[in-house]
Amino acid sequence: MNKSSPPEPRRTLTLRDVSEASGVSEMTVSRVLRNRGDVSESTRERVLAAAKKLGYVPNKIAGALASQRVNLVAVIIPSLSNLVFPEVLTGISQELEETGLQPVVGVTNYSPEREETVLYEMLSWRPSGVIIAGLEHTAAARAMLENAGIPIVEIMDVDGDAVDSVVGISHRRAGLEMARAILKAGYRRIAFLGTKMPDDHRARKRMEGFEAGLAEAGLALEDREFYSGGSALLKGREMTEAILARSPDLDFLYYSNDMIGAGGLLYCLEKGIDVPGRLGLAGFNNVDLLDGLPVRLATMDACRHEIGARAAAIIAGRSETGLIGGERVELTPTIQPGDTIRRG
Amino acid sequence: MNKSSPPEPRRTLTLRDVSEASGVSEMTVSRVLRNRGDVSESTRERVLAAAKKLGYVPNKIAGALASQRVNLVAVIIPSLSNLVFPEVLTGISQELEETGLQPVVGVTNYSPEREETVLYEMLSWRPSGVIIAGLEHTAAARAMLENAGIPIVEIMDVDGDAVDSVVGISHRRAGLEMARAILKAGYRRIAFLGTKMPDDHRARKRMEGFEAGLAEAGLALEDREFYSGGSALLKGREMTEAILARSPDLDFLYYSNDMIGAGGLLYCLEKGIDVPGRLGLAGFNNVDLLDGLPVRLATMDACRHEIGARAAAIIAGRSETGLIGGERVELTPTIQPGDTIRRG
DNA sequence: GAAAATACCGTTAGCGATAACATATCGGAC
DNA sequence: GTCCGATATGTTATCGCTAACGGTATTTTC
Repeated sequence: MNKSSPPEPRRTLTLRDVSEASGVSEMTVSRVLRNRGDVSESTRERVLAAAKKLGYVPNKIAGALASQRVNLVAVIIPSLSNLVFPEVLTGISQELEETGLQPVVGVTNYSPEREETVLYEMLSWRPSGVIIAGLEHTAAARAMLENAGIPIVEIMDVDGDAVDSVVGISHRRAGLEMARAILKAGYRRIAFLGTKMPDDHRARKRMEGFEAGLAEAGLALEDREFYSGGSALLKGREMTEAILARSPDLDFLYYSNDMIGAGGLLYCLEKGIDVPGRLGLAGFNNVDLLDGLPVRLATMDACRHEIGARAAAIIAGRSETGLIGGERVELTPTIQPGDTIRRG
Repeated sequence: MNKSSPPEPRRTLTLRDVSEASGVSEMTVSRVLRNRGDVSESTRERVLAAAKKLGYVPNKIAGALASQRVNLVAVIIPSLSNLVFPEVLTGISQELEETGLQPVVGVTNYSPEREETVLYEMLSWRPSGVIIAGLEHTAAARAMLENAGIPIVEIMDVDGDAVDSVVGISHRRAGLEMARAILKAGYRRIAFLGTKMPDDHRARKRMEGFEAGLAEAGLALEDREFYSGGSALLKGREMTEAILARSPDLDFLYYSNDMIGAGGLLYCLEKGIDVPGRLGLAGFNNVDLLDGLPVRLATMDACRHEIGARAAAIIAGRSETGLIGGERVELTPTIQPGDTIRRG
């Protein structure tokens, strides 16, 4: 057993330590560690061995400053508990996997001010690109995005003006088409149940589109109910109970998301309400969860995974070529009729 | 209207630009922007105005290199779709809110190799601390953690050797106590249903503890069923159907998480199985979702939010004082009996 | 066999900020 | 009037790394 030198009281290691340990210049060590430039096989091995033995971890801060390149992509989303966004993130991560780029997530809690702060924080790390949910930002945030000089992709929603690129679906159209499908199935006394948050623009646009769809048939919402906070499944149950108590002759409930829709569905099943005969139901998002319910809720796919992947691809491509210039990708969600709308 | 100079073809701004625009040195600008040191009110205003007009965003890369301080906390977790981890994250974020520290999340997908890679990546940004799920790491990862010279907090689990600090619950004990509660309620023919993932050490420990609890009464698991991937709610339903078909005389099902438990519960309700009379059920985690079910599933709180908060507090405290030294926080989860275990 | 190309590795000069120290200015104490 | 201490600002020297360019050997080309 050789008594190898006991790890020093440890000042953090630098390239110089590795360079001294392997007898080459710092530059050569840097080249080896980045697989860049010509290095002979023998020195490469020597350097790698030294780095490993010392337990050297490169300092990206210094590297990024020197090279003016940062392998981070800022991803700014409203929430992590929404189910939707983790899926978008998965799409982003997968697409970025092989590019050397790495997503860094910031959460805004649906607050425009918080979004502005988070964006400022993230831009100060000089990322290679920004993926940000929604098209609505404070004036300052928008200015920052415009001036950042890096590719920006706004995701989820295409109804509005984009700063640069945009990938998403039209929530307005999603609401509109759901309304048409519902009307076509013969329902007439229709209510909307959703979140109270004024900053959830996509839910708002779905509702607006939905109302426009009803208007085409000369109809309007019979009733509506909003909630905020708490367990969505429970809220769905409670809201459904409340709205049916208030307006017993409703024949359709359109929920702004699948979780509250599932809560409503469970409530109806439990109460023995005839779904979809006497009452039809629909949600939005096509979440996994629905697969586990005894009856399939009608819903609409929001293309979450693909949105993430496409957005990431744009950043990766642009940051490679250095180009900046808007791309617009509108995906088209499709209705999953499930078992909670009468079949035509 | 004064025709203000149109924004230049734009090279990214530096302190120097602000300094020139406001007629003071870069150092003074730096002081203003960080609220540090003495600056007269008049110049402070002048500098802030200039920075705002130009749209200057500080470069933290350069700042961090110069000051040798990075306001990031690396948070490494296995998954984002697990429901549990977003909640832990929320606890972390809230606690870090006022400290100037910022969490950066890395996801490992329950792969030790990926964990090693992610850790290496994150350490190369020289964060102020690391919060990492679990006590099981590759040898290399453990070495990195030990040598990082920053506070490390391993979370979720306390059954094992910690590198530095640890905050969590004993999953072994959680399983054990659930077994005791179930036995006390009179159940005897008991099965376990859970995930197949060999790298979900906490689920494994719960099962081991559970078996140890049964062993105290001279019992063993009658049957078990594992799954991987897919919608947890649906899997719970399918597994429950399968295991009851195979072992019809079971009188209790212990699920390794609430989502599959909820799936099982819905299945039982639908089939008209007498719960908790003929069949008892229990899950783990006390997720929000359960609030929305018609019957409350028995479960155990995993203290997710508090784990996050306590871990973050340790990092914040330590990184302030510069101290490094293990703290051990074992939280004690409590059983929520719900409606799916017979009352003593 | 000289010129040109290649392979390999070192030197120098920043990247954009901050720490630490130095300097200037202004009152008031004595 | 001098000196001291506070307040307000500037100077200098890094931080750890990489771009860009410069040297040697060693090969290749014709």
